[in-house]
Amino acid sequence: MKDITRKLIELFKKGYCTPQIARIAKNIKQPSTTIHYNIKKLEKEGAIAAYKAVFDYKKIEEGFCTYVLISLSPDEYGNPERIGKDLSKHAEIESVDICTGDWELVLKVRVKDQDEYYNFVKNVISRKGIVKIKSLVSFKQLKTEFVEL
Amino acid sequence: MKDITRKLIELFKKGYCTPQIARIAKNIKQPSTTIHYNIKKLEKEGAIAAYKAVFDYKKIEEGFCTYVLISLSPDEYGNPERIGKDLSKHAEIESVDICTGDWELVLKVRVKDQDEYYNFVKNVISRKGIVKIKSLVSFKQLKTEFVEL
DNA sequence: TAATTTGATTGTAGAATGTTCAAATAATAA
DNA sequence: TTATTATTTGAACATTCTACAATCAAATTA
Repeated sequence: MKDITRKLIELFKKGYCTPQIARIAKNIKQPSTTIHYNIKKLEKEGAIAAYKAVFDYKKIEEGFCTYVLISLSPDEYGNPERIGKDLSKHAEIESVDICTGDWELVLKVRVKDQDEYYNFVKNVISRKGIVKIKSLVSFKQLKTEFVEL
Repeated sequence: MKDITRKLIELFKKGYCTPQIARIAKNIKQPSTTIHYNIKKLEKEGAIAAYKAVFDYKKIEEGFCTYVLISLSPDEYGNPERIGKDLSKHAEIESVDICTGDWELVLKVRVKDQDEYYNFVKNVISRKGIVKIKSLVSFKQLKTEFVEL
């Protein structure tokens, strides 16, 4: 048996989907060619970054979700992008924001469970330049990526 | 001129997309019927909540992004779901999480600018049951919804 | 105002893609 | 082992997408 499921999830996380032009056309009662034209325009303008899937993360072994607030050391303070871009490469991280206030970086992280999260903090987050971390652990997700669960 | 763009954005925020089976089939070198079968299985299991678009939010008038940390009053403390579910209905809110620790609710909010955010806080967030709010304003987004920008 | 240019909408038709079905194969349980 | 269930696959069919050209609308210029 081939484990296609895992590959599908990886692909769907970032893309490999496409608009349903015919269904949109029915919904807003316009010819599909008109819909097509307007979608291509949005894409050309760069307004659309990707078409992707949203998961019920509990069902794909990523049920443990946290917000990680990060405070940078004075020498990294002026350049949060370096660390931020590096963190962005990690598959466990859903989002990376450079913020104002007490916390320079805000991450949203998804892993399987507490054990995996411990390893994630140890291996990925703990590094030179990061002086303070606060984790807000999500008990329950009511809405994600604009999709109500 | 019909403002189809706005309607498209609303539809794409929550769905109206679909997997690209043929492209996936090429990518992982399997027959498209096998891909089709495995996707339907994931959908039946409820592992996939939606197929949707990710935007460059600056280009669709939603460039002002914040994380809102909310602390509930003692009488609402035991029932964060009520307020959480109610907040989930608002289109400006990307995600709602019920969390541990100092803050019972964590929101991710997207609006056009600071003025709109002020109105949002005034009209949506400020309500009975919410006693403390902290906003972390995103200067720059490096990654959203698993998509690097 | 009229002429011109540019952008948006739409129908047609062919290409590409998704989906159903049945058969074959593999995994699991009895 | 045999029976049962789950997965893979190809062929045929159905649906959808998309390139193209024509039309229409809006904005610009003369």
